[in-house]
Amino acid sequence: MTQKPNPLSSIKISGPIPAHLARSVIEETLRNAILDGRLPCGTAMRQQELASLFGVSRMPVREALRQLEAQSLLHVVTHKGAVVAPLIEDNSAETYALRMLLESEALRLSIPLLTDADLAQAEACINALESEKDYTEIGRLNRLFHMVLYGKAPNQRLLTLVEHGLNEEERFLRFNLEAMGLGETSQEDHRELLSLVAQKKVEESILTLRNHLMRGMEVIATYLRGLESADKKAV
Amino acid sequence: MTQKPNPLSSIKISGPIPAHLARSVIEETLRNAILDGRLPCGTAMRQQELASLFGVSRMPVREALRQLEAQSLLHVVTHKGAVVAPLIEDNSAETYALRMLLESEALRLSIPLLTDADLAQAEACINALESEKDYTEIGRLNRLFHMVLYGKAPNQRLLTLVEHGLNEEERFLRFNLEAMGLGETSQEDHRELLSLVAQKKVEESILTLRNHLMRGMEVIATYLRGLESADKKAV
DNA sequence: TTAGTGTTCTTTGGATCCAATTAGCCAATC
DNA sequence: GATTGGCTAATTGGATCCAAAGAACACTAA
Repeated sequence: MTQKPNPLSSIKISGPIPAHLARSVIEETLRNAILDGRLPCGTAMRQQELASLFGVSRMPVREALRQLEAQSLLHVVTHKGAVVAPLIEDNSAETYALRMLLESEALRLSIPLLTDADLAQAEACINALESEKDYTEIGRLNRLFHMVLYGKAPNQRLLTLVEHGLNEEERFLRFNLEAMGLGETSQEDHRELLSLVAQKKVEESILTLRNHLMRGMEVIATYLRGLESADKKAV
Repeated sequence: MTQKPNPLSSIKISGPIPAHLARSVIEETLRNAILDGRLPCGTAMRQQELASLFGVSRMPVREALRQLEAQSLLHVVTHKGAVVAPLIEDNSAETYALRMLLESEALRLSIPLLTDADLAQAEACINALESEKDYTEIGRLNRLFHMVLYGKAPNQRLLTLVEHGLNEEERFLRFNLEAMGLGETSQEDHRELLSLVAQKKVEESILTLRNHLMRGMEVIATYLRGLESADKKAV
């Protein structure tokens, strides 16, 4: 029997929490831990356990869990408890179709407004990705690269949705990147995209972006299909 | 001094609430009341008041409020309480730009899959709107009409976002419809749109939809500008 | 009269307690 | 030997209690 390490132990607490903002601190901490993947999906979130961990009563934990549930980061069943929500279920095609729509538009709106500083920052992300080995950091840099390119789009609501999609992908990559060698072709896409964006070639940029996303989707879809058949064998 | 009727009295409770699902019932009830406009934005949500109203303790109310906060239907300030979130702030242009993007795509995907039954249902909505005077019902019918046309789009996530936008508009209309005679031109738009959709003319339908949304946005924008200058005078 | 201050009252946030539901386990029986 | 029954332990959900923050108000002093 393999030892099952408790994922909650990956949550680090820096000193005692000021009492009057316990709930918000707990919510933030847990959300970050879920998004960057330290809490794998399926992890059970026991109220008492979390309360002891944070050094408070169950009360602020309960409210934090409710908020995370409303953000669909947790699945909660009455009298059974909360577990970290699954990543991308059977709808990766839908997810990526939506991302293409949103990110294409964001890119279209943003390109004309991008400054040299923005482009430099995007390039810095690519260069950093070149040598980075830590998956958490890779996910962060990937998200940052894309957000820099979209960031000047004058529509905050659109950008919020885009960032949501990227967060979801970041979470997914963190777990599955090593299982599917996406890294190199992804970097080529990034360089090509940046070059087109720098030349303000809007439609060509969008086309490259769509291909980039399409590739990501296909990799994930085949990966998920693989898991599925493996599951079947296991059953 | 004018009598200030408590908006909470508009919430009807049908008998005592089964104890074990208090929180979910409260959350549902409040969300519906916010969305269909019985609780105007700015309404203060006192925990004790709601608890008495529902015949429970403050505890389930607190959790329900947290969830509604996470859905950005409430604005909560620590130690001050929750108020119903404002409808469309200074970003109606952004909101409508996003709606155009999402609903155009939904319509594009849905049209080829619409059945005669769908079209009949959409027409029924228009006819019902013809004579309807109650704003709550007008909002509901308007939303339903649009959702029927989009509904066959094979992307559940896209449809969820679309419905979110429509809910927001429904809330807004409920308050401001009488202040801005949008009703008639809106009906013309609806009929034209339905006719084009029935002929499966995808791009023409989308163009009509965009014009329809554009008109809505302009009406709201000028209305809000009016409010603004009125506010200034009031100060 | 008005500005400032101190007090009280309201309201939210956290802790603790109790009830209700679920899961696991063991035994009894078919 | 397998299955079903009830019992116990674990966990969540709701109620109540207490502390802390904020708002309203009255009182005092200039």
